[in-house]
Amino acid sequence: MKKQQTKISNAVIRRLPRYRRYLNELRKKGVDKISSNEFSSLIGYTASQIRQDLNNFGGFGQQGYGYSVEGLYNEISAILGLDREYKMVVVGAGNLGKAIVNHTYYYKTGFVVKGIFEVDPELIGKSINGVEVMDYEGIVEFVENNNIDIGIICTTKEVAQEVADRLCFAGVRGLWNFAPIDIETPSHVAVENVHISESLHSLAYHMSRATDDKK
Amino acid sequence: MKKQQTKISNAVIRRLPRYRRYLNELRKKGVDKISSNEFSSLIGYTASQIRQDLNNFGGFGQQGYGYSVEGLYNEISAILGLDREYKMVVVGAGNLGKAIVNHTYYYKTGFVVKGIFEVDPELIGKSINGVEVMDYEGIVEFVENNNIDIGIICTTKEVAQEVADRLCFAGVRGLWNFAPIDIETPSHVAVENVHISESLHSLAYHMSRATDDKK
DNA sequence: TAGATTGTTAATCGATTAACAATC
DNA sequence: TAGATTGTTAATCGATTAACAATC
Repeated sequence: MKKQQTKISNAVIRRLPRYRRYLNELRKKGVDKISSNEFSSLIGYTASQIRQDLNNFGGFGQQGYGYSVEGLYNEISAILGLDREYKMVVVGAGNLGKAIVNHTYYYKTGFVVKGIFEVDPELIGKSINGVEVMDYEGIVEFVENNNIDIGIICTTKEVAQEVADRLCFAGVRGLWNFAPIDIETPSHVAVENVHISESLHSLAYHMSRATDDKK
Repeated sequence: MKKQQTKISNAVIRRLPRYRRYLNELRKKGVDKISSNEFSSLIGYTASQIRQDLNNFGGFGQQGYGYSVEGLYNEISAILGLDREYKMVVVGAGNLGKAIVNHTYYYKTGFVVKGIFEVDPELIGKSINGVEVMDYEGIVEFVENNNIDIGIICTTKEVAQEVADRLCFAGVRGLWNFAPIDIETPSHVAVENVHISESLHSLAYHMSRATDDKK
């Protein structure tokens, strides 16, 4: 991370995890180096775009050689902030909440679920992949005492903003929202609204176009 | 849908579900009409962009009045292809698969899960929200016999492409992929790769920026 | 060194915003 | 009719691609 004077566009940031994912696959295959041209044909962005994107953050390559796969993977990880651990809580122990707990468990990433919160007394006290399901009433105290970084919202859209407000009050620095509503946060709390069903609608659009074209 | 001569950019298509979601909320609140200016302050796009976006598909408004909320909601639904029913199958009865079945059950949308497919004998024969879990071996026959439109991939990334190939062979017209890999399909099969964890990486990026800024 | 490939500037392309004439 | 607001063209802005000098 050498430069970073100008603001990086969101389009660039959205591409970084994809670069990282491909680099990780190469790394696991034992590939040492890659040129922007080789990477281009693999990942589907132009070589020019790849070099342009990376040079927003620094000169990670070497002229005449290319990029070190391992090195670039680590650089991008650091840029994304993935070189540290994030403590998270999940609100809502339904299937989606469970799926997320399970995912972090399965992939063993730097994102660790420390607690799950629920209002349903049936679920409180149980445990999901070794993580305790607790009463939603105690969430503020838990977030404060455990230095939780991220709140994951897996509730209905009706209570999502309320839950978000409480999590922000308790001191999280980021929210990952799966409720179908746009969560608002104070400017110091980052938020990512996922909107899974909107991607299904986009799929439906492309499917009807494909059908229309045949006529 | 009057025009549609030129190709619509993906940026526009991604905004359509969001327009629709906000219109649905207005509709439920009993709001009859909305101007592009009012809509702008609600949804956070410029009035100009809203008008520009909509006029890709037709003149849905009325000068001096605005847009009919109900009318525009229906138009956008039709553009997205949401005025019909989609039959779907889920592959993988883990937590994510369950969450999706539950979601379509809960929201009663036009997307109906007709079957769930698994390789784990422990799960085959069970039922999730009234949908039977079947042996993955029988998926091609099922898709053919039940005119399935969409395959939902909730498997590991190792088998995801293989599952995709089989679904395409069986005749689905769209794939909704949750495995962390980019699924390839023949051009007549639409595909939406979700990549949930990439949105978490983007969140991490914004969180580290916020922290850096404080320094 | 010569060849390869980056880093970076310049050119192009596309998407967003502004402006305003058309019209309800 | 006058006022409001769309539909649409023109201007601007930003992102992508192309080109090439720098350099390993």
